[in-house]
Amino acid sequence: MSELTNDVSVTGSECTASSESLAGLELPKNYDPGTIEEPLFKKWFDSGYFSRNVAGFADEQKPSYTIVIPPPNITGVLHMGHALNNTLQDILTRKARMQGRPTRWVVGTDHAGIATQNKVEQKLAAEGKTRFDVGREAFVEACWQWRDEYGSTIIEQLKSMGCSCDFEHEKFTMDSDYAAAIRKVFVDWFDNGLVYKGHRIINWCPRCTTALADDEVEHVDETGHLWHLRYPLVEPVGDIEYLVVATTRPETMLGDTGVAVSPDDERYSALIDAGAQVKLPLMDRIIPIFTDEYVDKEFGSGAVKITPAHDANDFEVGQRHDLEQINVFTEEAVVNANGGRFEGMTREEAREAVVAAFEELGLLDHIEEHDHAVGHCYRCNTTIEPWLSDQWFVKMSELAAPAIKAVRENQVVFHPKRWENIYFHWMENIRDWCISRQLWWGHRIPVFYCDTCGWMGASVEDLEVCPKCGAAVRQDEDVLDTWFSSQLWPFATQGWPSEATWKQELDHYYPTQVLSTARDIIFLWVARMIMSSMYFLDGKVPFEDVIVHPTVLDKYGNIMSKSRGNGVDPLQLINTYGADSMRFGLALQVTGSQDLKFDEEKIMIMARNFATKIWNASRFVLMNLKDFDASQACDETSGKVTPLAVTDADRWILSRLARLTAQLADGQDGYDFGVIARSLYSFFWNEFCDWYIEFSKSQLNQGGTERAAAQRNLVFVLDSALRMLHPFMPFITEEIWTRLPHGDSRPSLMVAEWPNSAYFNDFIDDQAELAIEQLCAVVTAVRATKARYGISPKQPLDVVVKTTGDHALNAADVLNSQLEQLKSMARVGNFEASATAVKPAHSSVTIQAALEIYIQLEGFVDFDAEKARLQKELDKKVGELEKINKKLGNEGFLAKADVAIIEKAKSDAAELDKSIEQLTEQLADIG
RNA sequence: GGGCGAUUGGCGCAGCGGUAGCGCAGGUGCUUUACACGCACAAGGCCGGGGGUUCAAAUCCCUCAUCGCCCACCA
Repeated sequence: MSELTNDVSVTGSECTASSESLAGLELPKNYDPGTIEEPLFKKWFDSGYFSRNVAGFADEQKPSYTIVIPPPNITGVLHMGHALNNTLQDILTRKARMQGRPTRWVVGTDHAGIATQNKVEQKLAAEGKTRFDVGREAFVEACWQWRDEYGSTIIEQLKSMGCSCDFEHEKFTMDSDYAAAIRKVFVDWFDNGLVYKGHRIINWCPRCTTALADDEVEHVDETGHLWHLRYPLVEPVGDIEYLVVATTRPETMLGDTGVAVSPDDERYSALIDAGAQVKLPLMDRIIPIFTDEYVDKEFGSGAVKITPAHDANDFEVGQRHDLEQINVFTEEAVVNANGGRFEGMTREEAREAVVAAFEELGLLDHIEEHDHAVGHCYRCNTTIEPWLSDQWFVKMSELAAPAIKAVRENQVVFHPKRWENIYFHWMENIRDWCISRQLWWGHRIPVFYCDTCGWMGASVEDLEVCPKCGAAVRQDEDVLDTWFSSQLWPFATQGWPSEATWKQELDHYYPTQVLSTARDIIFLWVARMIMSSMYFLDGKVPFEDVIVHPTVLDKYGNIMSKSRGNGVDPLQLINTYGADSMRFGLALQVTGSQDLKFDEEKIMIMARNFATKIWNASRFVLMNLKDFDASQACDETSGKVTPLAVTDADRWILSRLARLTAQLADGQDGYDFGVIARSLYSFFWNEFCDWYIEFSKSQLNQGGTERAAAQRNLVFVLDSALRMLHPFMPFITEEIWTRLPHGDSRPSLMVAEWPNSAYFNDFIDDQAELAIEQLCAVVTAVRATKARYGISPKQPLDVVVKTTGDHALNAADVLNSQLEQLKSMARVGNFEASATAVKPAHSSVTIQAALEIYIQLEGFVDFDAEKARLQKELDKKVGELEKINKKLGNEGFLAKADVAIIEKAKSDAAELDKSIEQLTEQLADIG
């Protein structure tokens, strides 16, 4: 049974749309998104359509469909990336919902540790205070207040886009149940040795005064300098009194505890053999010279100063050679007491001062320019300081292995597929993840210390006293990386780890179907979700598909950013063009390979014009239904209006519609949003509006069955098109659909059924498609001829068509039966089509596949011009024929090409032959 | 230093093995049973350069060029 007739509607099976509801037929002249969108959203929300059971319309027998939103930061405001990403998710969600699947788009926000803390600190700073002035407890309280005040901004903005998220069950990464999930994860990993504490060099942001993970550092190429500094030897070796080290960061020399050279660098072998030592200038520290494989003798001077406390490589070298680690900076990157007379200077001041001091001592060898990548904080852009400190880490290699396998085995599939390589590369070279942050806003690390007996442990519950000795314990001061909590998003939002809820939820609704995201968080977020999900949920992946959507760039191809000031505000677009247009315009640009250059002028105008087109086509349909009685035009059981094919035009549009539904059927359309949007656009505009609506005008005029059929088909095709357009343009389609007498008892298009391609399959009609193609060819030929000779479009012209194809007789019959259409669409006067027609005198000729169209032009035309045109046409055809004949003369082609291709070439050649013959004849005739 | 992507009419993009499509802009003509945010009709392209594979290449391979992204511990 087709979907159209197996209505599970709640209101029974009577025909519900009748002439009574015609009051709703009048549409205002212009589409005004501003007045329509908000009330419709409220209606959807109040009706409960956003919940998983979709107010009772979901079919529990069908597979569920779940998407989790990438939780926006509570500090976030909607930008173009969100607009695009959430458009895509909503398209998928709405389609699944219309297909009757229990559908849930999980929504919520991320507490965004650093970002939020920065905002609140800025607010305090405006009052002249720091977080230390107010203290930890009050500061965290202020963060909560900030969240209550501003945290839902972006959620409200999603609503104005029309996103059909499950807003009633909004989650937050600091909710108490979410916190429980985090504790469980941490404690489990701690107890299993996957979480450990390490004294290491980490990326330190001296402005945020916290550690950052490797992927939170953004490297920017900068032109800096390479300072070549002379380090005097304690005792000269031969006539060598000093060696030169090259550094980009001279200020760190204050913490140098060694100098390394390459083991096979002969320049320094004498020094190594002699066991020479350096007397570190300014600090007067005696430090060793040694060899290490790490050193590249080609670079700089071939000698590297080693500062174990301020460079990740030097740290490792230092460990190999057992060097002292001297930290010379405070957490704000100011020189500390270990920096001698430089104490109290900032990094920048210290650099200048150290270089000046070397120069004064005659120890500055030379300076050269040097390009290198410098790390910056991804939140505040401050230059990162590699800094030695105690931090918590997650051991990644064990977690990564199954997650790599899952993608290799297509349990998770990336779209486009090539992103998997990026994923593999990162996962296979994964490094341990620094998860502690020296912040106050976030999930505090659940590790407790007993200073009395030295016990340390992680605990799901807060501890007051030491489980070992009973003394008071203190909790770790640090909080967890925000991404530590985000990695749990797909399951912690759905009840995990509370056995009572997650067992039933997740057994049914997990894994989720799709994750749609920007590419820049594939590592930070996507990979970690896969790893944690597989670890905690018995190897289950969190989602089956990952869509990596294009990056939205400005019209010149630059990344949109605050500093460039080239961002576009989606809310502004919604105000100007409507949410539907913004959504459609963005979806239209999604192609899978290219980033999205957003040119408002080009994209939005196209989409807005399309929305207007939909509106006006619908106005036309509704205007012509005054005498339409849906109850006489519907399926008896479902009450829905069904089509009625009387003319070729009717059969044609239904056939075209059927092809569209087949293209959009499950599994066919994939995630090619741009392709789908374009198909919908061209069907609606170029087929339904440009031709069928025009055909319908004459049918409507004729009355009787033809009129009735046109009405039914207009309603049916529009109804079907609205269903397929709805996921892209939810508001305008809903507004029109609720006024259209389609007979469907569902209260909203949002919960109406998706057109089932199996039902439409019967409408496919090759004959009708061919017939209309020929009819259109005649119409176009007449219009073109009039335009060419400046004849008014209103001037009727007599037309004779000779049909020349295999189905000549039938084609002639078909054309003759379309006289009304020809009169209405092309202002044809007398008309005759036959296989034996002869060319009337003084007429223009248009050769179309299997048709010779003669248009009587006596008294209208300068025949010299027509002659020239025919000659041009003839030359073109001759050229084409030459090409094809060359192909057909090629033995390789005949031997190896597909039969169908060869047949096509042959028939093309035959047609061209005939055309050339005709054209030559016509030319002779005119001459 | 590696990897990836892009290069198609003036502009923004589709197409990805069988003789180039869309939208915008520009041209000509239109108050035609909705729509000028419209209708009709034309015009506009050796598909970045060079090589190769193939009967056949915008489409596959190699190479170069330009632009853009990502990754990388060279001081």
